[in-house]
Amino acid sequence: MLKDFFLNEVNNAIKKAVLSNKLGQMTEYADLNLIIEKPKNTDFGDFAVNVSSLARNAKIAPPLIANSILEYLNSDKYTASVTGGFINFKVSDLTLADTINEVLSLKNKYGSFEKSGELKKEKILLEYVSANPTGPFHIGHGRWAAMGSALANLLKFYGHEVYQEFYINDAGSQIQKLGNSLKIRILQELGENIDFPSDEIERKNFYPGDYLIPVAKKFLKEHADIDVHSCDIQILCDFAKNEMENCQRKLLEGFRVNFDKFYSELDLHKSGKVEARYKELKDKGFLYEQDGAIWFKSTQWGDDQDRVIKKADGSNTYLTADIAYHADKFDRGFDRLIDIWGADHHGYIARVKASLQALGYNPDNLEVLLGQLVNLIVDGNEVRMGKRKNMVTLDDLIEEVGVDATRYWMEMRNIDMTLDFDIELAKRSTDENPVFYVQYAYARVCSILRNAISEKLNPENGETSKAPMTENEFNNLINNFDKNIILKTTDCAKALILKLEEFKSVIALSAKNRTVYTICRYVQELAQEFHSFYNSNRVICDDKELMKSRLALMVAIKITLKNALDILGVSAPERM
RNA sequence: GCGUCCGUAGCUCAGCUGGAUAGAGCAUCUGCCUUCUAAGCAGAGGGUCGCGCGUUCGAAUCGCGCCGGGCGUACCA
Repeated sequence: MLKDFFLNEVNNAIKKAVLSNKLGQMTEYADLNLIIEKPKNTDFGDFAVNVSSLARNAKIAPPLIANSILEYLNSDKYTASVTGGFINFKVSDLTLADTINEVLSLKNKYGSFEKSGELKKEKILLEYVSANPTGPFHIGHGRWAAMGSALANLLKFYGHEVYQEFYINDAGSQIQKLGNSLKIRILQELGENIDFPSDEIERKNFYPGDYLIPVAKKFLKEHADIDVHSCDIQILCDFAKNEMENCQRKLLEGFRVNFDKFYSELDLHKSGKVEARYKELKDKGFLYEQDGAIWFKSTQWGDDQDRVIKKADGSNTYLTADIAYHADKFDRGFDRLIDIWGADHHGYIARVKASLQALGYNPDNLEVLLGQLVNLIVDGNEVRMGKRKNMVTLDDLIEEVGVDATRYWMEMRNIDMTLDFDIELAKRSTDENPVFYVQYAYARVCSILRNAISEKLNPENGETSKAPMTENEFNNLINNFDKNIILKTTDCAKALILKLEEFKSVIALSAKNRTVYTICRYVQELAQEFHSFYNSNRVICDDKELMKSRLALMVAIKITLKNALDILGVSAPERM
């Protein structure tokens, strides 16, 4: 990465200057933690390092320091200059040519650190969505689904090994509620005069949403022989649960979210792991009884209160299984666990980490990304969402808005921000939708590349003219790329090429910070640089060498845009 | 009350571990299609960075205290 390269250049130059006693009272080189930046005003240069912070040790003015360091900066990769306490670098054409060469040779691996020495490869388990199988996804789930899958793509692309998991909360009282709700819907289908309780508290034991009506119909069709009045309620529970799971999985697939495993809480219980972990905590003396319940001493590891792990009625809490689940993740050999949770679960972090520590695992290897929730905006007004009321489901949203726009909208904001999802806005396929702007750039690039090797039809006289270059010539240009070719267009494409180079830094930083929105920002910036270039420079032109130079640039843009869009899970259309 | 996230242009948001004149998109206004897709480009206007104090050569950024909003604060999941 050029950023690192220039930082390294400055640090080396400082060392040399210190050794030659050129930096005032500075007699030894310490790691100074200098910052490389991109000047807003490009007249200064393409990159800059502020060395003012050396003034304290050197006891001389920043400009003098900068000039002393400048003496040791010399390379054909750049020209360096000084203004004030800043050392400015202008990238040479040679360096720009290297970048294009790198993109063209690495192709779909451009931006990846897979083979880089900087990569500390980790085996990561990323868990997200993990919804109850009690109903369709709501819009909030869509945020975790989009962000989680994009984060997985990002971390994989960067070079980590990533395993994606969905934890199914298919054990516990909510499944009973689901079965009971299905029973009512079936009886309604049979014409009985029955309904969900009108009392609000009673009603909380049911899922009165319409979505169980088709499930009831399907049940009657497949199980005409079963008497719903007298049958084991478990049959209804299982049927409803399977239906819900299937519908969730189908949606995820269409939303380009691909889990490696759906981990069933029920299976976890059956495996005996939950009970085993309970025993382990008990044997270690971390449990105690109070008011008929069993409590876990989570305060011992920083939680603000102890937590019930077995209720007075003998059943487990949600936490009990979650402890076993997270311990099991580590036991399966993962170096790092990343969970995406809604901000409403924030109180859970301390207790889960406490339990991991109690069981002898390092809680720092569990990262919980807390996502703020999604507000749905309809007609300019916020719509409250409740699982039990009629709601806008993720299905509805995707159908109206499309997978690309829905994903992009979910991904483009920092996870710390409450997301206002304005349906009307996202539906518009106009300028207000940045995803079209980016896809349009891609389609335009593809169009140019097509035109470069296609013969052209003149609509006035019906004659066709020869293609600007043959397919062989084109392939030869790209596959046996001579970097000198690009020098022909570096002067007007400099900003664009530097933006392509920046992709590597963006990937590294995004992977480190676990952010996806930074990829969205980048892809918009790259598209903008391209559109700007496009409007003032023709790619296909009479100057053959210039055309080759620009075609190579177009291919580099195409590759980089595609790599970024693939991470986001947004399609890259060749035509629009 | 406590914990946590947020408060930057009319709107939606960037601003990386403090650094050159606080940025982008949308909206508003002005230009640009006989040549590769105008879903585009070029330009203009628009901000006491919620408020106050502190640390620093330097604060939107760090610390403390307020103000305003979201979420949480269960023997629910």
